[in-house]
Amino acid sequence: MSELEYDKKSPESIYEFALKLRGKCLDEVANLPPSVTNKRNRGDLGSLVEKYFFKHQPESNRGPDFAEAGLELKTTGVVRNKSGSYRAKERLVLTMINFESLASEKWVSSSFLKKCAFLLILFYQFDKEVPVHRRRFVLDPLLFRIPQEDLVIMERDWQLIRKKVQDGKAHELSEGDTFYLGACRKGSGGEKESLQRQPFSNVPAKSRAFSFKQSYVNKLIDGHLEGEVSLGVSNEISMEMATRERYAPYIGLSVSEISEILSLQKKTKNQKGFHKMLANKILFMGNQTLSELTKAGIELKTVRLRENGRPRESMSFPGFKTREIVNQEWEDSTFFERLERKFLLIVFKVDSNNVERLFKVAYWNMPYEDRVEAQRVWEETKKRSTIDSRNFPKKSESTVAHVRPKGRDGDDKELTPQGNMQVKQCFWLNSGYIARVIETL
DNA sequence: GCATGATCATGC
DNA sequence: GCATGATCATGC
Repeated sequence: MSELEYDKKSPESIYEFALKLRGKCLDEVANLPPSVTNKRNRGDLGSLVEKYFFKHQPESNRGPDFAEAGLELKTTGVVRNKSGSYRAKERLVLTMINFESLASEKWVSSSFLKKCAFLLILFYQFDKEVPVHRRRFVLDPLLFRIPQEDLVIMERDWQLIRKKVQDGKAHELSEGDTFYLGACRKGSGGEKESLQRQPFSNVPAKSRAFSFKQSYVNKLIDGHLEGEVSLGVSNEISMEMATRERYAPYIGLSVSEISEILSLQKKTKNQKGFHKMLANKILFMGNQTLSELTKAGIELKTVRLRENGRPRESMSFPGFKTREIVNQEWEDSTFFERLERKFLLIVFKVDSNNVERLFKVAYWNMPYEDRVEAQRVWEETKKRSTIDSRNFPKKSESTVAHVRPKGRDGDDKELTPQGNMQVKQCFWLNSGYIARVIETL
């Protein structure tokens, strides 16, 4: 048997080797026997890649495919939408759910975490007309460790699935139960769908598997692309490192010291957006690609804390037109689109000597349940737009978001559905909410 | 010090 | 000229 061209114990080495698949299909990089190439299009591309490309045979199905590296290999289909960007063809199935053992597992030692916490994901272009071994791998492979903030959501999802099994309701499981981690049906499909025993009920339940929901896979793809666009590297971790490195020399310096170094002086005493200009200049210096990246959908926001750690201000978002919002759906709204983004928070803080300094730089994205609350505020705003555009959700009405004016001046007005002219409005994230976010960074 | 209303400075 | 991110101003 020939030597492997990579080190099975090293995730990096496996990843490097996987790079050979970029832009290729399995047919072009591996010798496939006729039994594979003769098949029209069905078959599990994942196992084929593992067997014929990696020449690897997992010892067991219980742990990750590459046991010594702790790395699970996955292939998943993507398609291009009208605007040309890649979207997940479907959910990414991770591992079968064993109802018997799940019921007695703990999250931290769960078989799910053991198998799936660290993944190498290969994306191929899906086309039902093309046999699996001819489907082309697009995007870079993604070496992905589920980030802590996502694990929080996934644990909740996992607990909910487990609870249903413990309650003898495995047959009632639904993908809609959960946020990131779905219990999807997995069996032979069709009429003779495979049924399984469940420990706390005599009702047979459909076989199910843990999966990343389609929307979560899309999130992965988006984060992945941001990384590629910016640095030609392939994972979010590198992206974060690059940003951190860029800001690191300035952390702890005062605003005036930073503006000195960057030769960027305030033109007037009250120059709005000056901190943002500083933040931008640090990020863009010497590297145009990083600026491209922020345009690609990262939301750079500055937060200025008082000495007591409270933000001076709430965080504003683009304005909306009352006459448009009344005919809009949440998921088509600008506010929704912005809140789904990854934020790069540049935090300044006033110290005990009353000197404002660069305090912290961190990526953040809004947790699901907070987006649900933001949606509630948005829906309420939509409703009130049709009834009385003078009365929008105030800060006191939500822990997350509110609506307030945003105009050039008192004459910057728009026509409301009620037919009167009113100063333009926009959505804000509450300063109190921002304070809590900063604490968790 | 905070909630709310009002507006500034910038870049495209 | 206008949208945008951010900040100022006021009143309690």
